[in-house]
Amino acid sequence: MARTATTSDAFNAVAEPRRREIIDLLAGGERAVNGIVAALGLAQPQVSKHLRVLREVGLVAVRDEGRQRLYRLEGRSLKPIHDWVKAHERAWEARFGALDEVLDNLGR
Amino acid sequence: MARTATTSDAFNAVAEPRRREIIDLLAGGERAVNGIVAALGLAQPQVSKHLRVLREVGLVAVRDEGRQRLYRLEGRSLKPIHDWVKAHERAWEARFGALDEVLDNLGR
DNA sequence: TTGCCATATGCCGATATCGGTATATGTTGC
DNA sequence: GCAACATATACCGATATCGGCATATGGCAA
Repeated sequence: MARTATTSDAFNAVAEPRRREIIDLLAGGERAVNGIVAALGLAQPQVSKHLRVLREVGLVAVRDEGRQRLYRLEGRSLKPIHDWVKAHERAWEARFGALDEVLDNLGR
Repeated sequence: MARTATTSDAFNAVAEPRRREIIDLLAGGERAVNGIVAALGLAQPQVSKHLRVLREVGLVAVRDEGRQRLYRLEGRSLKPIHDWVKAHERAWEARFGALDEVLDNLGR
């Protein structure tokens, strides 16, 4: 058993920085593979592989147009991540920190 | 070059489901290692290893008390993930979806 | 058909992972 | 000091990864 496959869920797919860059780029609108290659300065096969992973977890969708393949962001698949992280939001919001509680008590 | 180390950032650390479970558990308050082992039904060495990873990216902090080591959530380190995902929030909010725009236009 | 462009896949080497088992380190109490 | 407990680390085998390079697939145009 090794690490969980990157294609197993959005959490794993998004752990890779380049894939996050691709998502950031696609947030601006549909792009052909070559467009991504040019914009991010990555090698074409690498981009295709990353797109495959993103496709398998539903983070992007494809549309054929002539000899190009236009990829677009399918943001819904980011929601599980958002929900999980948000569930812990209070953990970093100062007002709920242990220190602040102490300070609040002192100032009361 | 292989996959990025799990200790490189919170994104990678959190890609592992068991580590997310540990975080979920610690959200309820400080716990000793054995407490985590008991609560999650994992092997003790595995838990220690996961905690090491979480510590290295700053997601948890430790406090020694006698022969126990009490771990607590350090939620601040989740913020980068939250911020990144949130930046793409509109991508899954229906109001901004392409289909909904079409429907809005039809109903107008 | 032939050739060019756009993209996908295959194979490689190197590496970090993850679970399991055994063992080391450190603490408390007798 | 010694035993019991709590936790960390070491080593192992299996595996999926990631980048690089070569090559296959598919569309289009002359």
